[in-house]
Amino acid sequence: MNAVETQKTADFFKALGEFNRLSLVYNLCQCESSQNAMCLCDCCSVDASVVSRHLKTLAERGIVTFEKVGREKTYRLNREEVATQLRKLANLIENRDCKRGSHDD
Amino acid sequence: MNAVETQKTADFFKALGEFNRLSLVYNLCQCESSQNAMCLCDCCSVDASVVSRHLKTLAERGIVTFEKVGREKTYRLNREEVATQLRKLANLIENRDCKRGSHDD
DNA sequence: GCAATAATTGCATAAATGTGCAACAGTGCA
DNA sequence: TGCACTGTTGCACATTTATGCAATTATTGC
Repeated sequence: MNAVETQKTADFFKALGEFNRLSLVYNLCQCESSQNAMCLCDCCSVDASVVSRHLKTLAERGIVTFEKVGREKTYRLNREEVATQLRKLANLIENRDCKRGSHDD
Repeated sequence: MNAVETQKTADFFKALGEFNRLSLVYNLCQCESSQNAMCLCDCCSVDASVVSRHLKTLAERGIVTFEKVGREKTYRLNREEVATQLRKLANLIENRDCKRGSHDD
């Protein structure tokens, strides 16, 4: 696992590793369709500017995608990619192929 | 999803969301058996005290477990639990049951 | 054009976090 | 008993991060 890839994965997890951002993800998880940022503000009791920044972070990591509709910006959870990424690490962790012996690689 | 559970999950992701900690996880992932902390120091170029602290964090989140053997402390990746936790969120994210309509819940 | 709404950005700030160094504690061995 | 080794902790420090408020941009509707 090279450093760039590791950093990228770490950034992905870091994005999910904050209470309000994870709350946004959970919230979007329950939505069939896109939600605008104002609507998403309701799920965490912080300023709209904070939500805006968190959504930006999530978008940068590919966790959510957005679409501009008039003056609104609607977000939706990137279900497939997020699930795939999570399962990728789950498989890696359980993968018996990559294992080496102890103290003597 | 209640706040306590959300916070717990966020902490889990936060633990994985740091370069050196994730490097330790990847390193342990390749080990058939337990590794002591000194051995794990090799995989990231930081002070031993830093590795010690990172391992403590990972242990607190249940990502690794350790065993004291003499003056050494050997760590191993908690493969099953970590993989399970990751798949749990993957499934939640893809779960169609929990979905609601947009703007009108 | 003007007011209202949605969202972002600049700024300040407090808190959390990662890090290294030095000192320390615990253990094994000669 | 003294020394080497493994690991942790206290302290200081720099950086990052989360946050709120105020100002700004962009867009809609009157």
